[in-house]
Amino acid sequence: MGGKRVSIRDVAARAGVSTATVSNVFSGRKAVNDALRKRVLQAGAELGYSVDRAASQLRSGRTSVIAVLVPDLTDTFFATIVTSIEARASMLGYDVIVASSRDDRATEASRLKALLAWRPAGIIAVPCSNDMPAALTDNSDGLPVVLVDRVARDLRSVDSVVIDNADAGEIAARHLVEHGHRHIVIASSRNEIAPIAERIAAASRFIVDKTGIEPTVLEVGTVPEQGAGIFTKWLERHPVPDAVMATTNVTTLAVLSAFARFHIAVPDRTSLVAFDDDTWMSARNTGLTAVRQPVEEIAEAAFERLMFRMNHAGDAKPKSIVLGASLVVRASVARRSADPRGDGDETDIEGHMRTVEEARRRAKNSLH
Amino acid sequence: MGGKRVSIRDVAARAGVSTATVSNVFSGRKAVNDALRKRVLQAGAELGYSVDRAASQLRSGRTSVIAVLVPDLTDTFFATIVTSIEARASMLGYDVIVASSRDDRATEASRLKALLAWRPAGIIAVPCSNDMPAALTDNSDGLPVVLVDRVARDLRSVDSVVIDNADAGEIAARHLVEHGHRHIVIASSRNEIAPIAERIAAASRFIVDKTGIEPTVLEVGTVPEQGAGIFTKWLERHPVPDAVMATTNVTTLAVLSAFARFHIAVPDRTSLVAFDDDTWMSARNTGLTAVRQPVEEIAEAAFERLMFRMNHAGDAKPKSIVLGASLVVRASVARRSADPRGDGDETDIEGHMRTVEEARRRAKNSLH
DNA sequence: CTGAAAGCGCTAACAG
DNA sequence: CTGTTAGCGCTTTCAG
Repeated sequence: MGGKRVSIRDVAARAGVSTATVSNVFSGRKAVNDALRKRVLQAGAELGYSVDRAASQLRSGRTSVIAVLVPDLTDTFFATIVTSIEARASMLGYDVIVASSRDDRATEASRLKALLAWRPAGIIAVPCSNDMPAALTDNSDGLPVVLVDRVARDLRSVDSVVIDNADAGEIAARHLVEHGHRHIVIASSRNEIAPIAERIAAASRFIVDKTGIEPTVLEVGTVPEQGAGIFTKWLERHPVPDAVMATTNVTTLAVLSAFARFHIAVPDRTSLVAFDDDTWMSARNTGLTAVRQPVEEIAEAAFERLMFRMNHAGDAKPKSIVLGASLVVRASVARRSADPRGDGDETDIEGHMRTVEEARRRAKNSLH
Repeated sequence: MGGKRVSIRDVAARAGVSTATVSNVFSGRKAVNDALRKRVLQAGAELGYSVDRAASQLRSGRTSVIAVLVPDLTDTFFATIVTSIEARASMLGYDVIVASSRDDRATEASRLKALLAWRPAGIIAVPCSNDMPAALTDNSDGLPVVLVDRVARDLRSVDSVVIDNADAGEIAARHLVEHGHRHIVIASSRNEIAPIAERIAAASRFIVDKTGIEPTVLEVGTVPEQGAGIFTKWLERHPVPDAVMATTNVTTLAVLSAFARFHIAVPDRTSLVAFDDDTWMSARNTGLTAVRQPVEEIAEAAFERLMFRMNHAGDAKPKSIVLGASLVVRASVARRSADPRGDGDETDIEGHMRTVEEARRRAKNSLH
């Protein structure tokens, strides 16, 4: 039940030295005679002293906080990034303060203000929209900022780390098309999110080019359960597509949940390209073929870039680091023989309709 | 490229008031004339002022940091808890600083020291071992502490939030036994972790009581990939059990991954009770029957208790809050007809051996 | 209700 | 190499 906190003065008194010496011992910024050093350390240990970071930061102006803002810590993609940053930061003596914007701009703004109030040494943020969060736009005091993932292509005013989203989309689309799939649904989280938009655009372009058939883009949001509901509803009214392409790990989950409700078998009944390479995706009898983002590398790049910024204030132009995605081929995409009904032709509407009916029937049988 | 940070003095000057008034306006601790208030707010906005939390904390002694320590942010169970705490904390004006111990006691100690250096208002920790982390044992200055999850049954010296692990274990065991399963493998993460030990003990006791057959307890660790490897190895040398009972979400993943490698079908070939109720567990054609921990409630209870502690320093005895777990029945446990070979009898070793051979054969066929 | 002044715990600058 | 002293930005008496 606490006596007063022990301060640098207590240690100084006990060791019979000045506070400055104690400070030097603990910060290591100035050499201290070894005998004294030991005495100070000893005294510190006996009293259970540890330097107060708030005070230290206030006085020195040097700060040891790195702020991290993500839309949702529960999403493994973001959680992995945060974990990685925290590990790297702590190794260099920084502490990480996290905040989640819950994918909401207002929350984001307010959390960001709170983070900034700690005068962090730098901030790594996954914005919930594509723009620079407002609180960061007027970055008049040169706070090092690195944006990750949700960054519009043309936003070149800050350092950023993204993946080649167009390529990621195309990789998935190509795999599907090459396996003979024609009627493809792209499961989007929210179309206005830049990386999602880019994945979709590239995939659509590729699919239309090769097959002449426009894929269906369905927004299912960023919450798995809701997404499952939305996709389920869609499946009730539409034929089961040849294949589905997910654009995030959450959309993957949503799609799979909906499939489960109708007992739609992957890849027998329909194929799926997942997004992100979460552990659970391979812990199944038919492992999920997935577009893999190099999460660890993303975190590393973001952290490195932040460090760079912290050491080279305003010089150096903002840099947009783009990492590659890759396809992990497993078993969720089947080869589909060319459709004899003639791809992209209006006449195939009949085939479509037939499947619609079938889907309806199945829906009725399966749901409750 | 930053001019000096704007301080309370700048705002005071601009508004033509004293710094004390500005402080009162921003902290809201003392009423300020409305006209003045507006002027101050205005000036603050124009200058982009925000109070420096480090300075504020230093002077006032009041602190707005809540420290959170978990073994691994990547584990959805912990990530969910952190998310929930962060949301609640931020609503009350607290900021969360997180650290991950990477399941290592040395790391834990050092991260804890770093957290404590911020003089947090309180700390919520999931220890990596069962004991009170050393840095917290000598809690002479009455820092509010709430321990979560990895807390030994008899550790009554601190507030803690756990689930009824014995019950959780028994629930799973009963479900399996009632469905006619006899040869059961319990997938442990690490046996020395208190909650795991309790789950296993209760499950084993129940299984032995009812069937006379001792379950096999297999430690697979806390990393999914490694766990998969370990369980895979085990499967190569042993018959496929009637059922597997997982004790964490990671062990669930490990088991499933190993099953996938051998194409062991759940529940046709063997049954599985999963642990934790992650989204992916239901996003499958055969949804996983799972023991569900009330994660959200755990986080809430921990946070509430921390708040309580923060407001009632040393009074009130430490409390151990125990929440219940429940079984979510889905489709991964099949009914197995009673074994005609006689349960628990030595003679059933023959049947066993036969299966070993079969497993070996399958393993050879499936691997690479 | 507002202002002046002191000082939280620490580190920077400078003197010794 | 060590000590003295001032003061980071803020909040808090305490006068007015």
